Amino acid sequence: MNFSNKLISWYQLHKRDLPWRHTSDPYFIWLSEIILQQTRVNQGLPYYLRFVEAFPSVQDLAAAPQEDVLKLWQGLGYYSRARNLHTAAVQVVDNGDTFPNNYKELLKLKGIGDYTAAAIASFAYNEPVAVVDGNVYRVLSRIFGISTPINSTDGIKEFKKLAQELIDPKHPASHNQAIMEFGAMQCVPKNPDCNICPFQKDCVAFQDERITELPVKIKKTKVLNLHHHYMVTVTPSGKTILQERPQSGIWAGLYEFPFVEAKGALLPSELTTAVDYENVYSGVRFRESVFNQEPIIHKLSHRKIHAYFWIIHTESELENAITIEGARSKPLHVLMERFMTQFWPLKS
DNA sequence: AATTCGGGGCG
DNA sequence: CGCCCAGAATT
Repeated sequence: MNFSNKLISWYQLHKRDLPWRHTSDPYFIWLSEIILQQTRVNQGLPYYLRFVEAFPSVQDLAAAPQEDVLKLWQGLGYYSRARNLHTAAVQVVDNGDTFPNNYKELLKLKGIGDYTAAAIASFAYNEPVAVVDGNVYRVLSRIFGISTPINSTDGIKEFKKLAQELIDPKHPASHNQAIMEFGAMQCVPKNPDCNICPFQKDCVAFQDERITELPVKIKKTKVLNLHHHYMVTVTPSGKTILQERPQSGIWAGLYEFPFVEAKGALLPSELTTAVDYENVYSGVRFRESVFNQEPIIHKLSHRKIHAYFWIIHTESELENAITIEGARSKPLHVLMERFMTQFWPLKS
């Protein structure tokens, strides 16, 4: 039995029952693939179900305000995926409601790269293009004993070529599903159970006892420490002020309290010096106190945010203040959502 | 060719 | 605490 047949046989026995495996509709497949980029199935699954419910067709998605899409994406991270998803939906509708039906055309859609184009093309149209995701890198590097770094230019080229040579042109969809599922369920990153692996005899890494060494990845983790002092405005009627993040960079397009960046903790006097209060509160009198003496730590893959929340009670109403319900209905990043849940508990 | 985009789960 | 996840866009 060749590589692909073996893989597909394993897949038939061990595949998980996932909703996007019951459809060949490119829209639903596309949706699932975008949601699952750099995201575990268990984390993405509830989002997929909610998106299908809220936007049953690409036309529904295109017609929605981008803010609605971001709100539904809230908490999933990598928010440019949601923005690009919406942009691409509009692209499709503008193109006469025609969804691209091949790898090359799929690549033209915003947010669809090499992997996603191959996934949709193979799953929906049975085009024989190999997917190469994190699972595929791991499976191939181990079975074939390849130590080229998977995130180097050479590695990307080498693994893509090998993956394409291995794909069964008769069963592109099953093959691609199978190799990824195999990586996710059997050839896992840590402590794979090689004793029940159908490729044990073929696997170079297992024979050479190099499972823990493969795949090789060049690591570059620079974590930047940031200190954010958020200003939680509370007006006499209980309204507050949010501002939208810039359209680029981290948390683009999401909402949060206005904040100032500092080098660490601040005294109230230092805060009032750092903030252009006149601009925010336009002459209105206020008093402020810090909500948390110790910073709330919010960790991201490349940032560690030390967050301080200053509760600022104003003596009069403000023009640009919105209700708490209004604030909570905006798309928020997890740090914001967590604070609001703690500060303004939902009353049932 | 590198860096930048989140958040959560696991050992 | 570091690594990884159905990667893509930007610099």
